[in-house]
Amino acid sequence: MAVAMREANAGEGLTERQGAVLEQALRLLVDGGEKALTTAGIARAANCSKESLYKWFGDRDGLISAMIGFQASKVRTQDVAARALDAESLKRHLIVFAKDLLEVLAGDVSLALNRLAIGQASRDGSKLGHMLQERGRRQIGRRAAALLEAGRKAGLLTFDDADEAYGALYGLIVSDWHLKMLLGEEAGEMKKGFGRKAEQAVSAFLSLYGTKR
Amino acid sequence: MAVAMREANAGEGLTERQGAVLEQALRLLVDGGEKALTTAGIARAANCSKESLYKWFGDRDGLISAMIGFQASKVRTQDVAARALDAESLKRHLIVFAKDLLEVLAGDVSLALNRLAIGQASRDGSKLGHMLQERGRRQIGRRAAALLEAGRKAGLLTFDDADEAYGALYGLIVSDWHLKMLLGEEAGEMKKGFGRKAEQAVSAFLSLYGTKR
DNA sequence: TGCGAACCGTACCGTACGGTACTGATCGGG
DNA sequence: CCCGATCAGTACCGTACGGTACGGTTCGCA
Repeated sequence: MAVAMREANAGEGLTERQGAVLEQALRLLVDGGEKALTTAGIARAANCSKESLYKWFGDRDGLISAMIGFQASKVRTQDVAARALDAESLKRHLIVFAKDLLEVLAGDVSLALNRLAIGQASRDGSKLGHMLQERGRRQIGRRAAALLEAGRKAGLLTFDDADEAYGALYGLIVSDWHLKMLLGEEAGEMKKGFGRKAEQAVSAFLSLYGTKR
Repeated sequence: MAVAMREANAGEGLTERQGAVLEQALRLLVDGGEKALTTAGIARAANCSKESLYKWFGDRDGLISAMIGFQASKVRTQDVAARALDAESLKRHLIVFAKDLLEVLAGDVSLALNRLAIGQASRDGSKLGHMLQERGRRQIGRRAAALLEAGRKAGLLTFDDADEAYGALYGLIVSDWHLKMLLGEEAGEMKKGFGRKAEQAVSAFLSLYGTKR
């Protein structure tokens, strides 16, 4: 077999050619929605043949799964080593987290993939939904959990159930913005309100779960 | 013209026959997702002809719009006359609101219609999305706004921006449950946690926006 | 230089869907 | 008892998509 895969891309077993194809597929999806995500369209946009698509990804579902995996592999969440945490730096970290979360959720590709997975949730037994949840959500959830745990260890936060606290933080940050964007509300003008929104949410969260001073 | 419409159904200009057809269409959508929502399938399920479907609703989009309007017209939110509000009754009302909100969002038809609208958000300029927002969301939003305003008038709540307060309430109640359900997470086992979830959210909301005692 | 693998481009096939046209049955009013 | 309207059922048409097959080309390798 000599060299099974020539160039490993982003932790997946993908040729960089295949990565480029997935990139084009994501572009098509972002620009035109699921309707535009046809095998012929992808082949045309990526200058490859349909035959290659089926050889590499099996079928259309496999290709979509590969798209989700590919995109997830590109968005790596860096865990901020949260040592020497005081009230001020905790708040700063939380605000950064909130802004990042809003930015991620408002991203073109994220919205398009979520729309795709939601649209197929009834047909495929929510396979894509679970994949999106596992590969995307879990990552940022872990980052938040680490941050909250560090705050608790430092005596800055008090909570019994970490999941409950994270749920409150998430809800305060996101509210119904994500759904509105998924439904097609123009995300452009929303984005400029992210900073204020993030600070408000973190303030509220801290007055709920912060230790009194 | 004598009798233009024989029986007005739920405030829409719909024959009850047409309402029955929309009912069947909703059932198909709930059971099989968007893929199952074909004109031939609807005609078969409702024992009517495709020709009648096109005569009544124009085209497939018109039929889907009619489905949304039909469903929205069935879910009327009763405004609780919030007079004589004290701290206890406000909390009770808020908890009832929270439970209702979670129940509505977890409903079969609501999830199916939201999935449909989200899936088409990229194709149709989010026409369905806006419709869903206007006909569904706004209703329950107004109910919450009235409740919050009554609480403020009674000196039980303090906030400057009602929308901000409502956003916090909504986020605390819903968190990421709605998205998880849209993505296909099994809603059955979730529902039994709604009561506790609602009470926690309202408690948090009151400790944020309630007047100190 | 010759061979084989990978691959692009395209043509092709079966199917399924949106939308239209036609036929026959039912039913209310004159 | 007949007329016109409505509608169910079905056949039909054009299109578009998923998936497959084939000819021609490039490229690595012996």
